[in-house]
Formats: sequence, C-alpha cells, structure tokens
Amino acid sequence: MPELPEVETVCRGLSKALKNATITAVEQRRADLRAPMPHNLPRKLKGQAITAIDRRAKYIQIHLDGGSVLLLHLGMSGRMVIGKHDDQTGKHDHLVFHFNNGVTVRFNDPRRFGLCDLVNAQRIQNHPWFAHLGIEPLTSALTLDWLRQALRGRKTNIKTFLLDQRRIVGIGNIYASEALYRAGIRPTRSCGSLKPDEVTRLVTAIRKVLKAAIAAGGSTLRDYRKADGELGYFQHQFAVYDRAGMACPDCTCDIAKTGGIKRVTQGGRSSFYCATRQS
DNA sequence: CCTTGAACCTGCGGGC
DNA sequence: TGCCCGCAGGTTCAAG
Repeated sequence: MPELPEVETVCRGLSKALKNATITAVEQRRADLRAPMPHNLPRKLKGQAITAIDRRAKYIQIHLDGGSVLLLHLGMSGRMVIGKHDDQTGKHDHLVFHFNNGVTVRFNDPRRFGLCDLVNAQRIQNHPWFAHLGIEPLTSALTLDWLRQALRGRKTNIKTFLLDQRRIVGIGNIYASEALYRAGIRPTRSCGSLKPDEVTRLVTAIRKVLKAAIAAGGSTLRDYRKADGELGYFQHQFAVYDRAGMACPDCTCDIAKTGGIKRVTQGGRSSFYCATRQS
C-alpha cells in the first residue's frame, strides 16, 4: 500500500508525536510478519529513547539512543496508528509501542507482508534489505544522465523498470502509473525506446508526482494523522490509477469513442494510462 | 545477466 | 444469504 510519499508522511507524523519520547513497553502479539521478528524485541526496546525517525526507500527507520535502528516496512497493508495507552488493541495489531509521553503507536498489518528488524546503526548498509536498493528519487542522485544511462539498451517496459527497487526506490504501483501519465509516456514502452525529451520529462514527472503527494499529505492532514490517529494515508486525486474506463482529467476527447483510461497487466500488476495523452 | 510467474496473507466487492 | 472469483498501494524466490 504505502509508497514513498505515504512512508514519508508516516515518518513525519511519528517524528512529531514521538519527539524526545522513550519506549516504556512493547507488546509483540505474534512472532513473525513476512519474516521472523527479532527475538526478545520488547526487552531490547524497553527504556530506549527515540533520537530520530526517517526513511530509506519504503523502510521506516526509528533511530534509538542505544545505537540501534528499528526498521519497519509496511508491506501492502501495513498502517501506523497513533493513540493513547488505554486504546483497545484490535485485530492485526501485531506490535504495540507505549511511550513515556502517553502516546501509543500500533503497527497494524492484515496481510502481514510487512517487516520488522532491529539493527546496529553502523551495520545498517549491510543489511540484506538495504544491500541492493537503488537511488532515492528525491535527491540529487536522480539526474537526467543517470536515468538515460539506466534505460539505455534495456528492453523491459518502463513501468516495470520504475517499480524495480534495485534501480530507483520508493515508486510503487500508483506513482509509476501517475508519473508516466505526467510524462506522456505509455507504460508499455520499452526502456531503451525512450527519446531524450521523454527521459527529461520522466525525471521531472517522477520528482513532481512524489513531491506533490508528500505535500498533499502535509497540507491535508496538518500533523500527518487522520482523526482516528492513522498516519500516512490521505485523500489524493489520481489522474489514471484505478480509473479504468473513466475520463482522464486533462482530456477533452469523447469517452464513448476512446473508452477512457486503459488498464493493462504488466508483471502481474495493473497499469493505467490515457491512450490520448500518452504515447 | 534477464524475464516471468508464483508465492506469501487477509479482506473486499462483484457476479451468480 | 452464501460461495467463488479476481483483485489489492510490496517484495522475494525459483525456473526458464
């Protein structure tokens, strides 16, 4: 579910709620998610203070004053919910963190594709989850030259390339379609077929679509959380994602003729595009 | 190396 | 109403 903008918004919300907070207790309600969680996690975390919360790719990094980092990945259905100590624990609340400022954070993940590990800050770059991650799209690492080089001669389709976390991190199924829409490029195009001006548009589109989504999270939620305490998910208008058969927002053409936004399957996942505005 | 497809797991909505 | 199907914002692994 969560892609870079949602994970970023979760991190900002957690940072705000947990400034200078110390973990007083952790309830671990099952031993594994997609992978086993660390042994004795509650004992290891108790008494540690939060020094910072940020992200790498779609991983949340909760930095602790003992020199370790709690890594969390939300998978497809993971959520972080901020509440109070006496809030009732619900179905699929796998981890419940209690803090000395009265705040409780629940990690809820029905499908359990999420991940949790506790790692030494010095060795985090060697962690198997981090070893093969690509560049961050919102840093200076994403340049025209970099993308041109990465696409050159590659025959896979551009949509699948955007989802590949070994190249660029953070883009998921929604923002891959949305970025390609903004760039005017069909998801079915092969990487190597993109012309120089299309690569230029794609770099711009990736940055803009991710930044706009983060901004929407910040502005629509103020402190990044909804009324029920849930972090990172916000009302966001998508141009093409999950809008098969509907009119593209910038199109004036006749839906009855064009059939509206198209849906195709690539690599087992849905892609959406406007055949009029994307070529 | 590449590409494809299945697997992990639960829930939801649509069709019958 | 229930049942069956396909689908869901991610990642990894095996097989060709």
